[in-house]
Amino acid sequence: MTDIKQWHADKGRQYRLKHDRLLRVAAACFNQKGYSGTSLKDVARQLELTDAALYYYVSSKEELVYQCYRRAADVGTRAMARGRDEGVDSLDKALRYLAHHIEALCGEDGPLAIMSEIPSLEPDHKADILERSRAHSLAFEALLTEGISDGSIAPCDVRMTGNAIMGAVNWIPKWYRPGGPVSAEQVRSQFSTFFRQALGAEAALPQRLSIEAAHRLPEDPA
Amino acid sequence: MTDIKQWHADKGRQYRLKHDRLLRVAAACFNQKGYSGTSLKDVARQLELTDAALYYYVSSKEELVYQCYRRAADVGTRAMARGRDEGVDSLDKALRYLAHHIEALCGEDGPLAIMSEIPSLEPDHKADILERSRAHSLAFEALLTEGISDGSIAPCDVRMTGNAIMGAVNWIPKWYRPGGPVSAEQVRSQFSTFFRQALGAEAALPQRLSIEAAHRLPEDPA
DNA sequence: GAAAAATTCTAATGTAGATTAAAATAGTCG
DNA sequence: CGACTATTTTAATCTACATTAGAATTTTTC
Repeated sequence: MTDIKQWHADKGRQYRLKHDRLLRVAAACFNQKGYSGTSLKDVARQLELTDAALYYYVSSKEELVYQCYRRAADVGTRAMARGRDEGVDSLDKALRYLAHHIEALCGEDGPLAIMSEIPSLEPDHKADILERSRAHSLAFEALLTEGISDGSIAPCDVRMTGNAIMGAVNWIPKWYRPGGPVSAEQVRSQFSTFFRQALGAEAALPQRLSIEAAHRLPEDPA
Repeated sequence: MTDIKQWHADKGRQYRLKHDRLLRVAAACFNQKGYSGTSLKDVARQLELTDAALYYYVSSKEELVYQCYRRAADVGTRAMARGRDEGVDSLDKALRYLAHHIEALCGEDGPLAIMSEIPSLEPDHKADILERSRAHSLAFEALLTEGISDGSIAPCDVRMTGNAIMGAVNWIPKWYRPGGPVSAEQVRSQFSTFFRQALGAEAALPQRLSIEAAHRLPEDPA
């Protein structure tokens, strides 16, 4: 009995691992070669498979894209949850969320697909992704609103400010290359100070006093 | 002689106007329906033409994309030039540049295509676009460096700060819709205050004192 | 009004690349 | 080993566009 379960679990594990790898490789391809520029054969080659083999994991190229996007959305949501959990005030929560999200974009979890082809998703998939995106944006705007209330964030148009910041983050995969001239660590720390200055009600000036502080991560112990 | 020149000019004018319209319509399609989601027939339909007719203006879909991107790059460059001309200190130049760029993205000139498919451009075209993008980024970073020197901009990592800001701007077409809930004017003014707070060495706090000021444009007379 | 140029259309053609069917291989377990 | 499942391959097929050729139409000019 336990054996059988074990067997199923292992089976599933193998499958899930390969499936996950597929999504990562596909995301990398889409980001690097563009959507129209990547054929299933390209993705398959990197997995040392045949294009046809991909259909064991995915029913169509459209679904592959959808799952890549969904994975990206999930990672963002997770980063948001962690930020909320760990932060003390709202500004801190927001900054931690952003740091986590950037870490995910640039780090091991990555690459996450840039959502350039949402419009050509199937209606159901498109609706799902759009809903997740919207929820995510709203969550971030809520954080900003809270921050304005508790005084940690300077008053601003939360909608536009949210758009600006999410844009800055979502654009990262456009220029960031793992192993490139700038490290993930640099991105995270510099973006953190940028966002702190952009959002902070008071912290901006004190923060600028210390170069050290600028290189310290939000979640690092003091 | 003047007649002949006039004739040629008019000829060229008509052609150029339609060609320009083609680029605008195509950019709108690419942004709204995604690259793979827009066929030449789609573009043609909005121009009340047949798909085949587009080949009178463009030699291929690839070239259409290239020209859309090139046009977007040119608009950015022009905005940069205007910003440099009009601004008093470097921060002012940067903010004016950004305002002009946003105006172009959201206003009459727009829509400008989001460059999601650079990788699938022909080598020559790709190189050209990448070079323009790089030059543009460098110009903006130079502005930041100058601003740090003259004291109008708070010290920062110009590379990362540039990436963040350009990302925020480049992402605008993702969510902005002409005639939608938020006006171009709102985008411009709110982004301006956001960027001022993010970049400004001293101006951030004074700026926040007045709601009025937040809604005033950089180039508006005091 | 007719010649010439510019612009658009109709009707094929071509092809890359997604998708499928069925067979082959590899892995698991009693 | 031998049945059974999971995974991958080979070899077609299928189709949505992009693209082209040539004719038709509109516009310009004298």
